[in-house]
Amino acid sequence: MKREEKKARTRETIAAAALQLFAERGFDGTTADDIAAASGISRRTFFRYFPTKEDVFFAQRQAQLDAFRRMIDDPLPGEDGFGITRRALLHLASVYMGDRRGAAAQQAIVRTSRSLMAHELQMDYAWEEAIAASLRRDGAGIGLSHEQCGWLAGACMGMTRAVLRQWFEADAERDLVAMGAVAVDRLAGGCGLGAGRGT
Amino acid sequence: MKREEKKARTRETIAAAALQLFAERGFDGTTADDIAAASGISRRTFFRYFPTKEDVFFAQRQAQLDAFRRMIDDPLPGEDGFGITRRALLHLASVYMGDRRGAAAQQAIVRTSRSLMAHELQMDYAWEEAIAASLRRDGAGIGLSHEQCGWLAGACMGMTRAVLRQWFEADAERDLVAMGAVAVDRLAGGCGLGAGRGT
DNA sequence: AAACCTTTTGACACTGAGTGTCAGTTTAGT
DNA sequence: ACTAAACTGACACTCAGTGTCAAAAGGTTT
Repeated sequence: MKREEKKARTRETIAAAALQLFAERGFDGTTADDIAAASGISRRTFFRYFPTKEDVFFAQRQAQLDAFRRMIDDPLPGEDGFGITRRALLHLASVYMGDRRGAAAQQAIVRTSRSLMAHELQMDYAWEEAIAASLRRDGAGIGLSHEQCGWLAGACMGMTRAVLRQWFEADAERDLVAMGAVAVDRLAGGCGLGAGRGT
Repeated sequence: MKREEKKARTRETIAAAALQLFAERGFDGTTADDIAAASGISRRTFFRYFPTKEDVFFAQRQAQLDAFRRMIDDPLPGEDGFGITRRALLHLASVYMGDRRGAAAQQAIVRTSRSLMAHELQMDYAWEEAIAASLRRDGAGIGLSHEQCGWLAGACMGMTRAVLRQWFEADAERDLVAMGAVAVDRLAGGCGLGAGRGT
């Protein structure tokens, strides 16, 4: 029991030190050596706790994703796949809203590094897969085929990313939960393109 | 004029050699030294032509994206932003269909490397921005706000990615153009979630 | 508490991407 | 042919990430 505890504490120490350094010097301006030194461990040990520098940065979001995955297997009574997705996304929105300044600061760091942006995109894709799994779990109940669930999850996540981006562009000052609710309902009910379909 | 020509030829040589090697040994199994040697240039010169190894791989797709961007500024008579997008995506689908084997082989290489997948995602995001720009160019004509164009482009690209993935999962044997047409029309007309909207 | 086994850690060496610099070569314009 | 500009190769350097192995904790048994 002692071992696990110590590992968890070390992990926490590393993450805190790293985030601090990233905020001060930027992501690319912080080397693994810096983080290791600031955490009082060797560089080699750092890479044993986190496979890449990017993983330290996204550890928190990874935990959020894991929470969503667990949520899928434990729906509210009478809730379908789309309901879960909606609830998860809006919950996430409220988490962001609860720490606007922190969220904006994190995003500012992401923008400074190509590799961080790439990693973020990859995490979004993991979300997309989780959403698709959620929809598929009771897809028949909602009347969606396996394929349609895939499309929809892709569209849903694409839209979510866009909304989030707009929120950040407006300095995280608007009501993200409201924005998300409008967008997700719009996606569900029709995208408002009926009038514009050319060809 | 001679300079440009030679540079273009060198670039072509490098790309061909690199793609060959990637196919043989995988992306991560090919070093920049290998590519340079196979192209008859120095490693340093390689990095002058392509800023990263990933960029060699995606040079072709980059060109396709550039073509789409040019397309935006030169619409067919009477075509709106959504029409352009639809035309571009279906055109791209037909390009892929014209070389199924090649497309599938490329995708197989992408799957072998985390960094390639990340780069691909980033290119998709560039597409998304281009689509958003296209929709916004005459957004008023279609009746969409600036924000809605952003959402829609995100959803559109997310769905496109999902469709493409399904096509690859079915070994590129289905009719991608038809799949794309169904999906894009579905997105335009409504996502079929009306029945399932919980909460 | 001593002996014992397992996990964790640090030190060292190595590969490979990407960059700065600079001197030598090629090319375009006159 | 002469000169200024662009291009190239060679070399050295930083940094991420990995393999290996011996030392050090940590936990268990007698």
